Amino acid sequence: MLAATGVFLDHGYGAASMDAIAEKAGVSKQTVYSHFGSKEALFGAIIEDICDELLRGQTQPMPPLKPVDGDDLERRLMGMAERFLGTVLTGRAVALFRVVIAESGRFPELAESFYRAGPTAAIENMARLLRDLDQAGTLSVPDPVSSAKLFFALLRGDLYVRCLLGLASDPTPAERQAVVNEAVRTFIAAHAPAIP
Amino acid sequence: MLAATGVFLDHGYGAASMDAIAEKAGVSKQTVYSHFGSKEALFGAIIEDICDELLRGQTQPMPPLKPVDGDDLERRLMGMAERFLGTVLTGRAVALFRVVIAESGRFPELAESFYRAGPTAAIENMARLLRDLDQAGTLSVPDPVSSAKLFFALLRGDLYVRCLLGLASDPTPAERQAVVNEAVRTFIAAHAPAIP
DNA sequence: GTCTATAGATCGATAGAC
DNA sequence: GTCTATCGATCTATAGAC
Repeated sequence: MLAATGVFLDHGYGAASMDAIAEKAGVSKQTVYSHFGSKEALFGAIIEDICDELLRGQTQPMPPLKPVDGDDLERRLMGMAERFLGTVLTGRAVALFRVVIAESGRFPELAESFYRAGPTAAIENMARLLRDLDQAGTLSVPDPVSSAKLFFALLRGDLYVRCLLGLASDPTPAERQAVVNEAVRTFIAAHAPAIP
Repeated sequence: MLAATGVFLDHGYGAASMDAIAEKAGVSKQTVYSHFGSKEALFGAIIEDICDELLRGQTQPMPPLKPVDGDDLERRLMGMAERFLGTVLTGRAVALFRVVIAESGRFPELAESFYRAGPTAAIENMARLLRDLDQAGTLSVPDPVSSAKLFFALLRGDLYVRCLLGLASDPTPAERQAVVNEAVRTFIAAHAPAIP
């Protein structure tokens, strides 16, 4: 299972052969078929597994920063941003996204479950935080879901595109931090509460 | 060549067979090999061709809106945004991006030339506009290239992700407009010039 | 359950007639 | 140049011995 994960993520569905998977797992090909039935079933199980693994850390609530105002607001948003990028810019997450995109035609239901487990969950979680910040008057967020989507869009910038294209891999914390800073600054500027 | 384009965009490199390409082109397989030599060469030629086709409209300068201030600024940015999304959310552009991402491991030089012809060119073009707006005092843009990247990141939001995953296809002008409006509003808020 | 061996289909690429 | 026919490799999946 771990071997299959590596082969699928490295080569994609089509180029990953059951022979290569069996060899890397140190077992026979027939054993793989006994366990998973078919290549499609194995692929589906693998993808769902990595989704769970990667997105487990994204949905658990952040440690609360008690009073949220001024610098604390910035720190809070930066914390969310860092956690997101810390997962999403990983070689593993990039490879997963690549494969899911590439095979979305052949496995539409897989793309759908990926979207639900990943982006949707992250958006809803972020929207909850934004709703709280809006009610506290710290930010002005009339549409939390829409603003949450915007928040993540700001983080999926040029660095992310270059990672998807294989032109950058495993960015340094400094590179990530630069993206985080600009995104948070922009987000706050666009959601500053009206001066009373 | 046109037939090959469709097959490669629809199925990706691996799943596109030379038999299918030859059949769709209405010629024999040998004829395809006579013209292009190998599958890799044909693929490379195809991809470069679609890149040129899609990105031709992105780099040509926008029709100038003479005095840029107030609503004109908004219109100008919205024009850039609409042109970008009008191309990038197309089924054809999405399919191209999908294939380039999927095969970036096997064809790294193709991913690089795609990035240069596409994102880089668009960023540089946008950065030029932002530099002008900054010098005119209409916007405050200390780092035009960085802000240009941010501008496009705002446009590659949730709708774009859903298109990449095949969960949305060929969004309506209304859907695009909503993205444009929010992106431009956010961008302007984050680059408002200091009140003198 | 796990192995070896192989069936059956398809792939990229080529040979050779016309 | 364009065709048909085919080679050799590789793929998924299965059969059958242990």
